[in-house]
Amino acid sequence: MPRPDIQTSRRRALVQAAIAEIGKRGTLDVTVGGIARRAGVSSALAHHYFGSKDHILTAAMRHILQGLRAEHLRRLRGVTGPRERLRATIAANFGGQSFRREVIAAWLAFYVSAQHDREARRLLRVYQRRLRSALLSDLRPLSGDDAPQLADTVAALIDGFYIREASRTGAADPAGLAARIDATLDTLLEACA
Amino acid sequence: MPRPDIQTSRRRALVQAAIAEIGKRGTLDVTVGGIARRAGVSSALAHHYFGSKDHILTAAMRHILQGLRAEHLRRLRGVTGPRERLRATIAANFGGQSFRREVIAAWLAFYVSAQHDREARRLLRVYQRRLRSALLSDLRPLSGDDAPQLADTVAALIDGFYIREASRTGAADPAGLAARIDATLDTLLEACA
DNA sequence: ACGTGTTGACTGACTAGTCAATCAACGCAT
DNA sequence: ATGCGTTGATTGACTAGTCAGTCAACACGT
Repeated sequence: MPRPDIQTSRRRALVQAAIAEIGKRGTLDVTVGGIARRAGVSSALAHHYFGSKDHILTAAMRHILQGLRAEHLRRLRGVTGPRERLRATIAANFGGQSFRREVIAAWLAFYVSAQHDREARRLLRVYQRRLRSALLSDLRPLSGDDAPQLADTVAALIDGFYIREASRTGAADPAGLAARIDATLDTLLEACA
Repeated sequence: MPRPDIQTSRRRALVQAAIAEIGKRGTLDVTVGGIARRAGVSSALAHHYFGSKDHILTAAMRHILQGLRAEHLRRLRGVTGPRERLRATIAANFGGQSFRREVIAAWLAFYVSAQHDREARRLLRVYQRRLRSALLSDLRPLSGDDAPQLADTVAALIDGFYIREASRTGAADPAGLAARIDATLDTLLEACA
């Protein structure tokens, strides 16, 4: 008989432990043993649930992506008009759980493994496509033919501020970064009109 | 009798092998043995010259940074006027040897290790400060008080397009990316005036 | 003979993944 | 309710392999 409550709670604990471990020890030094220890179980159990180290890390990234998506939908709720929706899309990347130190470290690790791991690359594509299409659909009514280029620019700004945050020390100001992108977008949109 | 010619040629070969190895195998799977094999020497020799794996990788990054700086100075030569200099600064990041696949992979690895390795972090800071000050000094005469924010935005765009390139497949268009940033900067500068 | 350059062989540490064996919960027949 | 069998959860011990770094010895020009 499967005990789904235990299964999901263990999986969840291991995934969160994996993210924390990436944040603390750095991608290169993450071990299955370390993740399992942090989750309070044996390394054998981690293998029992996930099969391999890669699967754990992929699951961690999937979890982060789900959180980002949830944050996006939450901020979109009740918002009307393309400009407001764009604001929400940008803000989603810098709010909630998405901009914590360890999550940013996981993103970096994600980009690294996407260079050689198929599943990681697939996941990354999903995120990029989702962001791009969200930006595009709201940029088109505002900027017409310039929408694709603007979408690329905004996406690059988001990723750029993300990666720069990874090398910072001290406290971040996520809301400020979102506001900066927003102001830049304002200027670029005015120039289009 | 020391033979500095051999020393430097070995060091150079090992550093280039390290960059190639990062590009091919991905950061996580880079080994001293692999680097040494690619350079045509034994792993013991790599340790003889660099002392440790970290030192090899740091040296590789220092080499990339030097190349970027050289490219920057080259493009600055004979250029006058802040706007032209800004164009050169941006273009330097997307031209020459700086935008090859393996170099971008090395940048990613660099950002990763900067999170926990002091020397890597120090090097990254040097690059960031250098870029920021180059941008600032040319932006100030064009945009006055908005210069700091514009500098951050341009820097984020550069890093953003870099990291997005890392997850791409197929051929890149570095000149196109530089032109895109340049056009964006044009718009932002007009709005300042 | 001397010293620099170079290596193969070795080690100690560590890791992912496996496996047989225990443990704990639940269904079910009585 | 009680005992039993089944099944999932969990682990410690183990395997097999890898890697960074060391060291004593060799090559060879001077």
